[in-house]
Amino acid sequence: MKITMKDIAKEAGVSVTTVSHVINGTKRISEETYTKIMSLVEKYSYVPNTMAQNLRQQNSNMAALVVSSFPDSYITSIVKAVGERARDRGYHLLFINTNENQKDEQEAVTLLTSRMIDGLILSPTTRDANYLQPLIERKFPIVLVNRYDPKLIELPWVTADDFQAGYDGTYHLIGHGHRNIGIIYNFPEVTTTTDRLEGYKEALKQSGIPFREEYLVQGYGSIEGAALATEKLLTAHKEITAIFVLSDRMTIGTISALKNMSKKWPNDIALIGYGDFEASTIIDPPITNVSLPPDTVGKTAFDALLNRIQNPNYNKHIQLPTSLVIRKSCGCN
Amino acid sequence: MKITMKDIAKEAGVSVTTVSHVINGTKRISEETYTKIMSLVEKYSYVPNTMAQNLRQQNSNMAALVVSSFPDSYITSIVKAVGERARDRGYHLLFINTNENQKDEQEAVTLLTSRMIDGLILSPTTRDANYLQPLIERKFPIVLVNRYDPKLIELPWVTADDFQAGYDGTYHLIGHGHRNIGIIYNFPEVTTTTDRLEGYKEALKQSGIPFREEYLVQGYGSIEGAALATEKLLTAHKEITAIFVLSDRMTIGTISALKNMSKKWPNDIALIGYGDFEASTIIDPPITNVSLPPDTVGKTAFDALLNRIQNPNYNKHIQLPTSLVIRKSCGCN
DNA sequence: TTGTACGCGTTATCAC
DNA sequence: GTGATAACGCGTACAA
Repeated sequence: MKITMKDIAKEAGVSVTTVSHVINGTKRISEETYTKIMSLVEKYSYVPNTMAQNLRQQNSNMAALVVSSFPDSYITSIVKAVGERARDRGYHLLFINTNENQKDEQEAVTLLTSRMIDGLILSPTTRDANYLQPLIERKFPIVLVNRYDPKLIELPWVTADDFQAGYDGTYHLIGHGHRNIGIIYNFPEVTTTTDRLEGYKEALKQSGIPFREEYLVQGYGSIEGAALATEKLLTAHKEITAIFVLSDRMTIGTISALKNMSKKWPNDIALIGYGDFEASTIIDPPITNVSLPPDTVGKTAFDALLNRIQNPNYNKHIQLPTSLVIRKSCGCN
Repeated sequence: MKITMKDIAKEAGVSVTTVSHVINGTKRISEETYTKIMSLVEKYSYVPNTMAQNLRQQNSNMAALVVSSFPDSYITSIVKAVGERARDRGYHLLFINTNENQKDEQEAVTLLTSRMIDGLILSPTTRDANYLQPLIERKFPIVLVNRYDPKLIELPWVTADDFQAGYDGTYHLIGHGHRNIGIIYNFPEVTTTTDRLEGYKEALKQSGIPFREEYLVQGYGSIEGAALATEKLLTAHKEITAIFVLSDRMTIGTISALKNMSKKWPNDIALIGYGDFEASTIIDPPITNVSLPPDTVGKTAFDALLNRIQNPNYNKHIQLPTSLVIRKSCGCN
């Protein structure tokens, strides 16, 4: 049985208006009716219908986060950070995972943006995000996180400085004397891949090392994919002495492949990962990572969304600086 | 600018009723008006207001998952599995994380259950879940997952057979000759702890080993907490030769502590974890786990919720059997 | 201090 | 085939 204000009002012998005022504290009400109503609210544990409230008030105090590359531990941390920030700011956060599936993503976004939420943080899937155009025109508040789409310049975004990340990791490996450096990436069309690859190329170029397309292998963001990719890479190119792996889960896959092939890191193959999965430190030798605290990403992203909600013209493109967390897998000690 | 059916209707020179029928295909409409309306829908990329629809139809085809121990990798996998199952069943799934914070959890549940969703899957926090009583009385569909609350017998739940899990892990260690077995648990009041401890005690008892309260240490579900707990445990009780760690993240902490103390596993300390974090296999030596595929948990939980939605009297208490994934940290090889 | 009346955007019923 | 009209549950200007 669904209790509504009408029911409360009837039983209390007052109008719905009065009930509404009591519940929202929006006007002075006599002590007597106040307690009468509150006791009924208690008795039936009445809770206002959120849908009706939102419909009436034209906002919901809810934001949403739609992410496609879940559950990567790095993304998971971002999800957590965004959630906490949202709570601190008085928002409820809904989270939807779309498994790199363009269709699911579109459905989720459509559902959420049909007046259900006040704003959206989106980590888009690999393919084109043109379906966002109508939302952009409608000025629906959206912020891209982690990945961005250069075609959607009208949207603010918060990402890592992936160019720098690619450059730093590569540069560090070159510093250890490596000249044949393999890359395991997840998907070719996302900026977390393309930008880091640009950085990789730049670092090579500055050191006079020729770029070789064959050193780039797709790991599909999964453990198995990366393991396969690593094996393929090392079998085909025995001259490779270092690998830069662009995500946490893939790093696990690469390590697993190295173990299978009885290769030691960093001596046989030097290793740098991207991200910061919790097991990094207890793997032996521990893994050096290019990293950006997911906390920072999440908080910044939510704040950007708030800005966009309050000001439809807010359109900053934020690239947060990454840093190298040096452990041992790169050859340092 | 928010476009509504009224706007479309006005510009098309028809009534809202007609627009509604066109959009929902709920009646025959003349070719002419049909195309006229559809082109306007296209032009303004009109999308119906979900809130209004839900308000009117009294259901939403949305379910929610509220979880408190995020981001544990095991929970993360459950989250993913529930999401996939929901999608397969034609539901949208909202996810909210509450960080073991009772107040946040209650707020989230209240928000969601105030007519926004059709059903809820909940992994409750440690403290009492009495605030659920009103929802239970109202027959709001709720299923508990991972953890349950023995006082809430009226709710269905889907968990691991935690007693068996505790028994199996302990029994296996005893089989390797260990008699002084430490336990790192996350929180004392949850069934994932209490039930496993019961299993632990039973295994000890059957082997004639006295139970010692001092061997139980709280790790707070975190890496740091478990590291501290492990150090404390091993310093205070040098006779301990094996540790059973009850969650993925804490296993990482325990390993980190062992490394700090220069203890080797399984030789100095045998190790069994609970869960199945992805790095288990690449840690050296790899970690033996008591485990239950999170996929199974997630899918079962969502199906249970569907049952509960369709039949308010559905009230199965499902305990899924766990299994021992033997690697090397326990002493096997 | 309390109540009346209307509207938020939709869908369902029933007429024409 | 199309259109009034009411209703979903709530908030609020306005009146009493």
